[in-house]
Amino acid sequence: MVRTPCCKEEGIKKGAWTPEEDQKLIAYLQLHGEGGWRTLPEKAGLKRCGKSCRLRWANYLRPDIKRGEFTPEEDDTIIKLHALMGNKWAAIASSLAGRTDNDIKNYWNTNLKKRLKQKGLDPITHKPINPTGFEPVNHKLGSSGSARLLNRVAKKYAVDVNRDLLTGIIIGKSTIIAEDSQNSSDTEHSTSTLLKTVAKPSARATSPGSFSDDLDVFFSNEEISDMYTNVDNVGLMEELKSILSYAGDIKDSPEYNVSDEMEFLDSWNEEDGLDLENCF
DNA sequence: AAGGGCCTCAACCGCTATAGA
DNA sequence: CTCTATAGCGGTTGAGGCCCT
Repeated sequence: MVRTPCCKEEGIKKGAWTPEEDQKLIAYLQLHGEGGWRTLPEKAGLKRCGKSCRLRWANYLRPDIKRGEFTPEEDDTIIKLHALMGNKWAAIASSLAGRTDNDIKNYWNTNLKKRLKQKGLDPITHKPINPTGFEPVNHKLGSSGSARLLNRVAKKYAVDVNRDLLTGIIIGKSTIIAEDSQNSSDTEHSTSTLLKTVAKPSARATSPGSFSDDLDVFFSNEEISDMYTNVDNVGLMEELKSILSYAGDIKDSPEYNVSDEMEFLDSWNEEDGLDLENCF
């Protein structure tokens, strides 16, 4: 595919935006709304490329953008989500109202990464840096392994992952969980109920396998404590691990390596003793 | 006061994903 | 199904401010 250059025209301005340019962009967007970025500069009287306009709006001018220092709660959320997702800045930003992916990325690179290092934690794996100086075992999955595992399981069972609820579970955001549970007809807040809600059957689903139906086979309500009050990502990963063991035929995929996934999950669980809450 | 190094963050670049013709 | 335009993402850059000597 031939990619069209973003700013092929001559005379396109680059660099810092002036207050006048900001005003033109704001005025245009207030009048016409977002979208049509390609043609926006000409219509708005700006000598910028559309991409630059979109970025300026999304990262700086949007009225709902939160300015100022990150709170300790935001720090904590970013660290937890980064441990789960890796450098998925846009996904992390969606859990922090008013913060942009660019903000979070910058904040991570300039502050949080250093803080983790100072605490003796690897900012990529979130594990303690090995004092022997030997490189840790390089798992293929990295820190975003759990998210990829979840996606893989969801794909296998042709379900859409409810990311908001999953995020709620992982960062312990009770409001997200409660909000979602109200949308569920199931009033019993067992782990299997929760996982069923996380993995909503997709309207596009064509696979004969049903993730939701299979869960009852593996999780009895007696065995599973109520995750509503005591949910943690280690528990969630344990359960996904069980599902993965069951879904052995996934390994037929050429890129898939079950032992790598298991090894990763085991290493994840070893982090149980790691208390990120008290790192700062 | 000067200037060199470091830090921050807005902006850019290159790429992928997606929608629609 | 293919192609193109557009949106969005993550990595990187560089201007400007700050701090230290």
